[in-house]
Amino acid sequence: MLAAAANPAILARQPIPVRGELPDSPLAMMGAPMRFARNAEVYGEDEPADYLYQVMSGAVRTYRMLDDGRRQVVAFYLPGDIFGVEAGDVHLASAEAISESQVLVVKRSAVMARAEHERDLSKELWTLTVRELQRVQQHSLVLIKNAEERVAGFLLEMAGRGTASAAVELPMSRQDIADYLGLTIETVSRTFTQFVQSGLIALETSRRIQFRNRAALNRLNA
Amino acid sequence: MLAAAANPAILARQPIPVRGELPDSPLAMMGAPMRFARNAEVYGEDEPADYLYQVMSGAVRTYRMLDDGRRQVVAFYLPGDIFGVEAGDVHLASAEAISESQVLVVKRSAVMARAEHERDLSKELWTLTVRELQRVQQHSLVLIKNAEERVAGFLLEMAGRGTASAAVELPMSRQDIADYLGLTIETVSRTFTQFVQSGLIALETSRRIQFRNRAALNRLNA
DNA sequence: CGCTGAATTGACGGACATCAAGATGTGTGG
DNA sequence: CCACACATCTTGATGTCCGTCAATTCAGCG
Repeated sequence: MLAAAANPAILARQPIPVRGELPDSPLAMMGAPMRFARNAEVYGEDEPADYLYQVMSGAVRTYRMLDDGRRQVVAFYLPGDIFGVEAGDVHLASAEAISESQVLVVKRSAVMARAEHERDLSKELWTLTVRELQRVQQHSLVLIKNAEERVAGFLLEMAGRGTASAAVELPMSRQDIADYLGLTIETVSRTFTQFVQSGLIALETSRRIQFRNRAALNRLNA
Repeated sequence: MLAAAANPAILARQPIPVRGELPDSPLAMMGAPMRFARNAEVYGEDEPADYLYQVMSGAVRTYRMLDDGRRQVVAFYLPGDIFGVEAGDVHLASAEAISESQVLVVKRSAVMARAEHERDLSKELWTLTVRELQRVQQHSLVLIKNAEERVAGFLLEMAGRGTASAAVELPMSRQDIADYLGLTIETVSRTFTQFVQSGLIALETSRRIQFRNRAALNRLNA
């Protein structure tokens, strides 16, 4: 149904620790920033979930594979976003850098230990999990819509993050978007051109989308 | 796309407190059992989430509506299952009794207060949320599969709960199943008969399914 | 028994996947 | 700086799965 991305291992370099600005967050100062190359794996499905992560720059995708090769992208994480918080002791999804990225890596046990007596941090973690739950629930609502609605919703979702301007920069490929929306790359592409032709958006480059008629997009996002 | 269920208000009686056996759980003895008629609402989307619930008998569905009338069933809850735990202050989904049901209702504040100093209960709540997150994530994987795979997965999922015998009793209608799987009632029905014809299952009644070839179903559940 | 909602079955069409070819963009080495 | 290679994206032609519309059967219940 959906084509899997080609094995990215060739492109992936090993992550190496870097020093940079620390984001303002409950996790700051508790961990080490690491650098990940495009398509480098941050962690794999079923690996022990010993760390929490926060995107400092770049972008990260999490995904799960169906054994016939289909891929479901679970989420995209942008600068500031925390990921890897999942429930049990192991990760439910794999995580990869979409582009060259800096990620703050924090020992889970350290966070949990501090959360024991710091009510704020504890609450923050809870909120995080809850928000993630909401996000995934929202996502499963998306998957019963038609292609037009899914793509419109996706664009608005991406626009809602980052600086809300008249344009969005998409860090991910059409294949990533397709696997996120449960469509094929061709359908995503066709829907984009259809939006362009109806004057809803304009493509500065294939990765940079200008909004021309946000109201119409919102209407599709039913 | 998907037909919404007819307004069930006519069938729904007001819940009335009942006395019965309390289930063995961290919530037992903290709340009052209530009785809900078939299709009666337990709570509505966007209502304050002041209570937690545990199914004692019967079955409950949670769902969300798209404004064009399509319905997405989020989850089915069977005896023993706890529901209504969602994140914020309001419910993200509505909950209805599928059949005549007894539900244990517990004040959320009471549970939370007790969780403050009872580490076990606190941990239990966390685990519950995490498991819910896993379930929803699993569910969004389901929605990218084809009809055959979705129905096979559903049957195995239902079989995995309750007593694992050679047959499952489905408390919910075809419409519920369809809205859970993101299919139409007709497609669900056709897939059932297709499974019957290929000898994977047998229908004792339309709601009672016997497994005839579990291996083949597992294969479909890729 | 007849009424009513639930489930099944059939005929048909449409939205999206698949297969295939081209166009565009990007990094690399000469 | 150009040219080649390769990945990404777009566009077209065709097929198919599943949704829609409609009729029939089945099960439960007064």
